[in-house]
This record gives sequence, C-alpha cells and structure tokens, in this order.
Amino acid sequence: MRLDNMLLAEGVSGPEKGGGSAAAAAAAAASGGSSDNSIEHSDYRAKLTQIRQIYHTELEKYEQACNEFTTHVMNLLREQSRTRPISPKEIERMVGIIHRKFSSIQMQLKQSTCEAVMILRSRFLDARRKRRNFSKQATEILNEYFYSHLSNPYPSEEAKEELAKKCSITVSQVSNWFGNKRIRYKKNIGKFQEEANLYAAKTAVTAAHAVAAAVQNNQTNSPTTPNSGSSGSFNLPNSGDMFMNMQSLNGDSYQGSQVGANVQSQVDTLRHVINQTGGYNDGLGGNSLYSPHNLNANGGWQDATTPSSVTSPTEGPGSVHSDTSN
DNA sequence: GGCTATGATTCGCG
DNA sequence: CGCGAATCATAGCC
Repeated sequence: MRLDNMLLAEGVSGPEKGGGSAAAAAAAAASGGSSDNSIEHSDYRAKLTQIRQIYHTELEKYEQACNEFTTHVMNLLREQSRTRPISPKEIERMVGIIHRKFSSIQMQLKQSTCEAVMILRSRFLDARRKRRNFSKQATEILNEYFYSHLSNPYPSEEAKEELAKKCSITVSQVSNWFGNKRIRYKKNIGKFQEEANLYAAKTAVTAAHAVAAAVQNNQTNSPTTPNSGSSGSFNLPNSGDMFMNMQSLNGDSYQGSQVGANVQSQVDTLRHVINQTGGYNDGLGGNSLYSPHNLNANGGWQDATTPSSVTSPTEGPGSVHSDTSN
C-alpha cells in the first residue's frame, strides 16, 4: 500500500545496500533539486542509509521471529496431536493468525520508518532550516553593486550570474538578496544611510575619477534644472541611458562609450559621497538636491507609496548625522 | 532568553 | 516570470 510505495520511493525498502545508495541518491536528487550542495546531500544520504539499515535489520528480525514462532507453535500442535486429534484446518488457522499479527507489527515498523524519513526530509530539505549568512566578502560585493546601482538596483540576469559567481552563491540567492535588500532599504532608508555612504565612498574611489568629469559636465551644463541632477526618477525615463542600458555586465566594466550609461548610477555614488562630506545634510529645508529625502519624494523605485506605517522612528532620512569628518 | 539581522519562502499582482 | 510585501525561521549578538 502507500507506505510501501513511499519507502520504495525513498530507497528505504527495495534494493539492498548495493543499489540502495543509488536509489537514495536518486531520491535525494529528485526531491532536493539540482546537485547544488553536495555536502547537505551526502549528509542526508548518510542519515537515510542509517534509517534504511535499521529498517532492514528490524524487518529481518521480525521475519525470523515470525518463523521461529510459527515452527514453535507447530511443534506444540504436533505434540498435542498425540493426545487429541488436530485437523489441518486448525493448524492453518493458527499459522494465519500468527502471520497476521506479525504483518501488523511490520506495518508499524514501516510507518515509523516513514515518519523518520519525513522528519529527515523536513530537516534537510527545508532550506530555511539551514540558513547560513553569506560570507562577509559576499555581502560586501553585493552591497557594492547595490549601492553603486542605487538608481536601478535590478541586476540583469547576466549581472546576477556574475555576482553569484563572485560571491560563490546561486543566482536565486542573488535574486533573494536583492529582493530583500530593496525592500528593506526602502522601508528604512535612514537605517541604511551609513552603509550607503560607506559603499558609495568605496566604489567612488574606483569610479569617481572615471566619471567625475562627465557628471560635473552634466551638472554645470544644466544648473537650472536641479531635479535632473537629483535623478530621483530612475524608474522611468532616464531617457538617455535607457537605450544604452549596459550598466550591468560587471558593474564597472566601462569601455569608453559606456561612460554615459554609467553616469546615472555614478550620480548616486557621488550623491552619497557628497552627503558624506557633509555638504547637503541640512538640506531638509526642501531644496536639497541630494538628500535622500528628496530622492524619496520624487518617486524613484523606492517611491514609498505607503507611508502609513513607516513613519521612520528614527530621524528622517534627511537628517543624516554625517560625522562631519572633514 | 530576548532581540535584531538576514536568508528563504509564499502569495498576489501585472 | 519577476517583483514587492509579508512572513517564516534561523543566526548571531547582548
């Protein structure tokens, strides 16, 4: 019945140890997915093997006991047959009773084995149980990308792969990370300000000089439209660089012509840097070009359409307590 | 032990 | 299908 099927599927019953491990591996692979983490799987397999061994030894024991008991009863009946007549029917009936009893015991064994397997599966296959924080290096790389693409923190499939490779995590983990990051950043920009500054400064070191000229040009050329500088509306137009959109690839592989494409993101970087240098932190007044507050206001990707519960418990994101280090 | 940070999952939406 | 939002469950810190 069903128990049998399940045990067979899990590689517990069925072929013995020789092919058993293969069956177990197949089961693990089938349920777990790809050959992602061999460590987990080998662990899982080991545990499964253990269960299988217990199951088989118990099963054997029961069978043996059943046989012994049957022969014992038979002997008893034979002895009794000397004193009273015993029909073959009666013997058959006795044997039947014994077998039924033992098979019900076997049933219980199977059931408990199934339970054990289920627990094992939930323990090992539920990824949430084995959550591990990414390495410091990995989060650093991810953060670098995130903050240097703050205007559009949606890495392309290629970029995700690249990041995944760099961080030695899977692409879906990268997606998860960015999903979490975006939402958590948006939820409380103030909390991430420090981090943003940190990474912005870090990337700025490498990127700023490459783009600074371009940005300055951009700004000096259009002093009348500060909003264009604020670049808040990343989600939309971005007109220019949308067409060239090549900001992905490696995040910082710019070949001459790409500079334009990267300007947008670099503006973010610079904004943070400027912020850090304490230039505009008092901009709360309203015309602060680069305050994240402003950024928030003009509907970027983090356009918080639901200000309801946010009401930043901390000070507003605008009040960046820049450590006035300069 | 409670708290926060964080990775993963789930669900609804377009 | 990718994303946002809510949620779960563990890690790590005090």
